[in-house]
Amino acid sequence: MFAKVIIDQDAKALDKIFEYIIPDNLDIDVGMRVYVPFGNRVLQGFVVGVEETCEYDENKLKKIISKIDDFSAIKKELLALMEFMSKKNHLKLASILRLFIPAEMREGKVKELFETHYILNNDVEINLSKNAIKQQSIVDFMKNNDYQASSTQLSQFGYGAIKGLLDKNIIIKEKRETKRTPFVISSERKNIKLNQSQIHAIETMTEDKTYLLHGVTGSGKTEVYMNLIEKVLSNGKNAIMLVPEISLTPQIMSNFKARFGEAVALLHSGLSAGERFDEWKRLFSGEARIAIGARSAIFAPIENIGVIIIDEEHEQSYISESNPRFDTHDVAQFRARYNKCPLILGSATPSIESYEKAKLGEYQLIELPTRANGKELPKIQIIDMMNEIRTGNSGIFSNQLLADLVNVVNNKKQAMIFINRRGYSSFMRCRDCGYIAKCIDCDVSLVYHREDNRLKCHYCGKQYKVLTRCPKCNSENIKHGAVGTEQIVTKLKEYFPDVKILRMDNDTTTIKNSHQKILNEFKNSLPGILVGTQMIAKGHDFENVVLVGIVDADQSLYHADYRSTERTFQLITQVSGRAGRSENEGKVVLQTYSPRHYVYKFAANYDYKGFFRKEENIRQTAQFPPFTRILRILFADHDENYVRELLKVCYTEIEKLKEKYGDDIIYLDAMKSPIKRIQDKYRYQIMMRFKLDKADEIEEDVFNIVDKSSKTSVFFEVNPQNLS
DNA sequence: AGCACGCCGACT
DNA sequence: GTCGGCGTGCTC
Repeated sequence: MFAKVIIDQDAKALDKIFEYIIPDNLDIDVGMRVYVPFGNRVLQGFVVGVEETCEYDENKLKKIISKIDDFSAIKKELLALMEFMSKKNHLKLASILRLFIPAEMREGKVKELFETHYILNNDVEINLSKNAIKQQSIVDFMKNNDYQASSTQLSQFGYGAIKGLLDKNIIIKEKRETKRTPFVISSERKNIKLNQSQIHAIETMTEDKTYLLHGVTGSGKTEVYMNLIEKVLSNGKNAIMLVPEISLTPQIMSNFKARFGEAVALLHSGLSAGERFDEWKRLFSGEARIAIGARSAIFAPIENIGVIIIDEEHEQSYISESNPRFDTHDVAQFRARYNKCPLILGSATPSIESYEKAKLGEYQLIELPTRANGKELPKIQIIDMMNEIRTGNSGIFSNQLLADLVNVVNNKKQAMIFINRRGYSSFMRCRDCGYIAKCIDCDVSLVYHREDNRLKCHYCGKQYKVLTRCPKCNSENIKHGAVGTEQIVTKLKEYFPDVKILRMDNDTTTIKNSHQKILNEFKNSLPGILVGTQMIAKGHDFENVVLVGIVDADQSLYHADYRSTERTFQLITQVSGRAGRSENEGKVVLQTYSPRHYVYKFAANYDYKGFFRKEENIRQTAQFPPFTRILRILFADHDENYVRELLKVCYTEIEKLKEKYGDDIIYLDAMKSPIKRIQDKYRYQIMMRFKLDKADEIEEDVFNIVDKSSKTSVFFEVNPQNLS
């Protein structure tokens, strides 16, 4: 018998199937990891097929050396998924397979952690001498700890005391495989009465298709998910549920733990390598039946899936932006169809792409139109910052926001100040009339680049001189740059020297658990003000927050991205949801320099459908996704000359496709990547935009051209969101 | 990705 | 004469 093997190396030249002889004494199955001779080395490989024939010259075949595990680490479904992903996203096979197993299993690093454990012996009478204080405290400790303890827990009492108890047979030593079940604050299981729309949603979403669950913030989507999962479990099936960034949504986690206990396995980036491996194994063995986690949890090693849920489906984090690049939606879709189960995409602000699909009937739309507690959504007041400037207030805060903050402080309540900041780049804006510098061809905002003091379009690469005068009103007060969280905190401290003011952004949360620390501190501060970036937008429930201030909402609006309006709408909706979650009525003050932009009108009225119709219209006219497809082809290599040559060759070939496809190719250009060098690799890219009905065909041709020309890997990204 | 093979320059 | 530079090509 012959094994088809993929070598676990991330190189384009090795991205194919190698064949090996299966020795008679080895029982090799598909999905197993094996050691194979490769050249004069021994490498790890994945068996992706076992067949009676081989294609390569049989005399040159070598034998598999041994198995790494005695089970198939990769199950059949995931092998099929590998095929799918390699076609769809044009990824290397090995790099896909690596997504399917935890990092600790690679490189033969499989280690199961055994820890010495001690159990209190029930059969022996405990009769300690008065002097044995340490021993007595160990016994007390263990009585309070389910009659057992780990060696780490006991180490604080000193080994002498442990030894004493062991000798007297009062405690028993045991080697135990430690499952490092990640710690989750558990919460009480609440019995929540479901409303009519929730019941309808639960009863409807059972078929082998994709549902878009559109529910306003606070409409009780989580409760719907839990009921669906409960139903699936009782039918003997398993579930996957994805959340955008698990460390930011702790209470979702604790709710699930409270409801499903040990059946839940968590997979997310905050876990240590060991914890991740343990959770993976619990899923693999069937001990855990619900996989909950961020993007990577979609690769959970479970079979017989009864439902897949993507919560906050519009979130960017579902699209992998580093290699291998893929969209979680596609993977989820594949697994749902493979298991013939429902896929549920939930959001208060669905992505335009998804809502469009619902409109076309590809997804079934299910709505939760009201808040579960019957409360009104907080009022959103739009403040025209241009008007503030005209009336002599050129500060960060509008008079209205300041007045409201004073109110909050006087009433000993809490406020959140949200600043919309993405990345370091910024756009150029006239401080007098609000004009924003845009690209002539692309109608997206230009991004200021400090290195060469120029404005650049991230879509077509065109460069512009920095403006010194506003082309619209001729003012010289046209500047680039954005307000940061630090600046806001400093200003707030001037106004409210006695109030607790906390800051939360990327800079303040690099240390582990600092999130939780800041949030806890905020919880106990009355009055208190929390200043932060998108991080504070998600899922926190602070009952004393009565005011949300959005400073400079325009930041994401004019980001150089066709999705920036959509993102602004999503952010406003999400941030607004933080205010007035309990009896306290909430209010949102939204400051903008472009008060007449349509996004604010729709957002202030919580009118998603109105916004969708408008945005859909604009995308259609401007020929942007979901009505077209954007393809970014990224070339990166240490050798700059090589990349440039490669870019040139590919570009020339791709350009010829224009003859074949004509107007179906809307846009094509080659350029340096906005960030020219990353990890000492020079980056160049080709950007393409083409019509949807020919998209797959064009993509296929492009893949072939690039494959033929390049000896190193080239990365493809569909509808990229971050062009660095 | 590694590693061998191979064909040219300045060194014990 | 040989040590070693890194270009090219191969790995079932």
